[in-house]
Amino acid sequence: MKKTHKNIKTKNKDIASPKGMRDLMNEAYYNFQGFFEKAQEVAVYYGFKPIDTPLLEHRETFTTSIGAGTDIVDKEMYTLKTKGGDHLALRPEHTAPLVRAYIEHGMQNMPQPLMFYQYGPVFRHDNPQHGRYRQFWQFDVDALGSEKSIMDALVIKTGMTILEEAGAHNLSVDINSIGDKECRSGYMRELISYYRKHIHDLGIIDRERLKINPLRILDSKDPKTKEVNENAPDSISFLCAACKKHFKEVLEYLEEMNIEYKINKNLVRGLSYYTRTVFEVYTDSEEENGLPVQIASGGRYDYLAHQLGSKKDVPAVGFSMGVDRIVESKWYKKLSPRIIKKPKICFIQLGTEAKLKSLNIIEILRKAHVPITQSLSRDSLGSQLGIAEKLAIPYAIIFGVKEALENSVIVRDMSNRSQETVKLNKLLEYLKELK
RNA sequence: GUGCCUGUAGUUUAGUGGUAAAACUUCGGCUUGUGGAGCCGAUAUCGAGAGUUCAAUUCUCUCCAGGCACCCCA
Repeated sequence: MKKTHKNIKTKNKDIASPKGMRDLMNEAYYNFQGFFEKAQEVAVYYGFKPIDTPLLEHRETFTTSIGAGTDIVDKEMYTLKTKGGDHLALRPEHTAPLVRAYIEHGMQNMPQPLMFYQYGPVFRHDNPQHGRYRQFWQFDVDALGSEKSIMDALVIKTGMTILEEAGAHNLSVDINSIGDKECRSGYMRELISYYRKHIHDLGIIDRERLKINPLRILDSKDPKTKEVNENAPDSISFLCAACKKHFKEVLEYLEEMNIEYKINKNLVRGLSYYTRTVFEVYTDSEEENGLPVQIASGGRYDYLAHQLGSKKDVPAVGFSMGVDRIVESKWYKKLSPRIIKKPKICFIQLGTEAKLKSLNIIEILRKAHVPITQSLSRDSLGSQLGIAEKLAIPYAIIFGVKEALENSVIVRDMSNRSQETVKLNKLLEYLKELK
């Protein structure tokens, strides 16, 4: 079942995958690929366009956006210094690079909003666990350049649809609004003064947090702090009229789309660039009585562009999901990729004359986009059929000396062992019928 | 970053203070026009390093990796 250890099989222990990073192949590869294709398809239908940003960015892109005082920046970021002296970082998330690209390419001058999806590996130097890796994959949808509440709804809807298409059900959405700069300062004052009053009832870590990032105290897991949080001022009651309206509209859209949500007043998110809407999506734990697993999250980040040097604010909202956790969950549909196809046919050859011509047959299939696997390195029919069976390939094409002379092949259905001789010029037609 | 548990062939497991056994897999050979049967053979410096010891895979320590919990998060 589950491996409880991993030993290095190479002679040189330094030549092994780094901690928390793994190779994707076989089923795992197809599972990821299938998800990416489906997610892209959904995103495209909702009007999002693809973008790919570099794995490396200037360190400042993250330190000024995600913010000092956050664990991602302070503890988990992979940084490096180039030979030229630049300080770069492996991206720990997709949002800041996207906004950086938006600014860099002057996208403010295009019709707004701009809607992008992106996916790829992100890196966080955390301690690995099940469903937690140092290199993991996120799929993001973002809408930049509009502060309208319907964009929040659109982004959430798109993200939720992707999750549902991947097989998710019974997802729970926690949502909250943490306001904008109008209302946040008043709220923060109130919150800080409240915590100061109760500082002796807070957990030790949370007393530290009060100095650096007081909002984070709200989602503390410390039981003492949780008690204090019971009566802490909540951001929603401090929302200014505009934020209140915005939040109310977002909720209305969600209700209209039958997306069930739960307002969570303690939800603040670990990245400091969020404004107004924030949300997190959970799925039930795989374990008997484990905690729910967070598989997606996001929110609005109206000031991020400004922090990254944009002259004007670019209101934006995004949804990002953890692909590893989706693909490893028990409800995942195991979407099969369509571009990188799993072979359904095993090509079997028999005898010298047939072997000689077999690459030509494979080329015919390739031109017709029929993916195959083959056993050219083998000669015996029995062993080749055995391989086809072991790899669970549904059909076999048998090409022997007799067939080579007659310009035909035998198509064998591996499930019921029935087979039929098909002329080469009829083969493609015949194969189409099979599906 | 902290704590606990784990680490024997590709996989799953035996085993012992005197350098390791089995099954399956894989590869090679014999066989060979229909699901690989059968037979023969090959594959482990017992996660790495150090220490204790006449002797360590087996004891101790350190490190590494994996799992779990915390922190945090996807």
